[in-house]
Amino acid sequence: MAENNGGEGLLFLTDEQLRKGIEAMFFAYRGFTADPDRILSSLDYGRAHHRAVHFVHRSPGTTVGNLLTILGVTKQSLNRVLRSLFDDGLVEARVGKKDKRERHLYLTEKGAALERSLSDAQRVRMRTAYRAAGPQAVQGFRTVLEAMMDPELRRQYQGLKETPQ
Amino acid sequence: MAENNGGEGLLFLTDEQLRKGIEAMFFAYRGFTADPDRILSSLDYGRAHHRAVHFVHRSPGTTVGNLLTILGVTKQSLNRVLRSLFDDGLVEARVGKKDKRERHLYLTEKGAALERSLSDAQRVRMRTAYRAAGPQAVQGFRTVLEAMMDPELRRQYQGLKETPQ
DNA sequence: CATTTTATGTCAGCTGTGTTGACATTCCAA
DNA sequence: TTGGAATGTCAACACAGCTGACATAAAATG
Repeated sequence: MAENNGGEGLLFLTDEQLRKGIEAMFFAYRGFTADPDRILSSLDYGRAHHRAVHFVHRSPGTTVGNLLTILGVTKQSLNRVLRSLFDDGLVEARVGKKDKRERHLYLTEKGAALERSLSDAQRVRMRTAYRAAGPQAVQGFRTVLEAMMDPELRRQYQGLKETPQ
Repeated sequence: MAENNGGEGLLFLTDEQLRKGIEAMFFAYRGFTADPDRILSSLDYGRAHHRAVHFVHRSPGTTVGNLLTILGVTKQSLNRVLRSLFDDGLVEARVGKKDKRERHLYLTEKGAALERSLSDAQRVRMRTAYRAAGPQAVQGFRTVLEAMMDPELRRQYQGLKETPQ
């Protein structure tokens, strides 16, 4: 709709355009993680801790199994991260009432504070970029990113919209 | 132009919108790297090798120092990667004519073949996403990503446009 | 010419985060 | 009740970041 970009179009699908897109992803992702990374490294944490804290904040009471699906890592890898978050009192696990094998995860006050500090840093950059680019660009940004996800991950992503619990 | 998104606008800057953008970056980047990762792991390489090969292909004759700047890693880390690429005959280093301290990097035929296989895989996904999203969305995508980069990295990124050599 | 700076490489060692494999616990269903 | 499925833990390994220390050769500077 609108914008026929030159009759036969498809100029945006040339290898050169695609390469630019690939490099844009690479450089932008560096920026995207830079601010949280600084905070994390001062605490001897890494991105894995950030991701765990983010999704526990996002879906309080989620189980380890859910987190495994969302994060796409092995349970052993996640477990190492969770253990350090437990030990440092950032995340709390409560045994499931129905199924006692499950552990439901919650941020402590301290964990919530870290989450806030990380996501504040990340949101500042995001907000600045969004504002500079404008709402239409933002919509395009989200559209392309969604199309780039694996279908399984896209479902996870979209599912999170409606599943605050 | 068009789409005034609700008078006072700025609805796209709410924390909830920003969080969606953050998660979109996270899930999309997973998709973005998934296909090359599969090829790489079958060769006992990792993303670090992919990045090196990509930028050597992109700027043949680039020096180790240039690569360090672009990749943003330490020389020790890059050196480990480059050494394995030399040993496996994928990348070739030629001593500089003007400055003999510099080593200029080139892909061998074998290295170019790997680069092609990696970037083909990545481009397929990119092209599919671009086509599904349309040219206007792609433009917005690129605009937001550029705005998200660190200024230094943005210069690197934009500089690559004009500097095939 | 002597000195300093630059570009590069190498060795050792540490960290974070991914992996497999083996095993324990809990739940549920045959 | 027994066996499989889901879940979590411990051990060990690989990769790719990192810092620090040191070496060498070339270039730039005094």
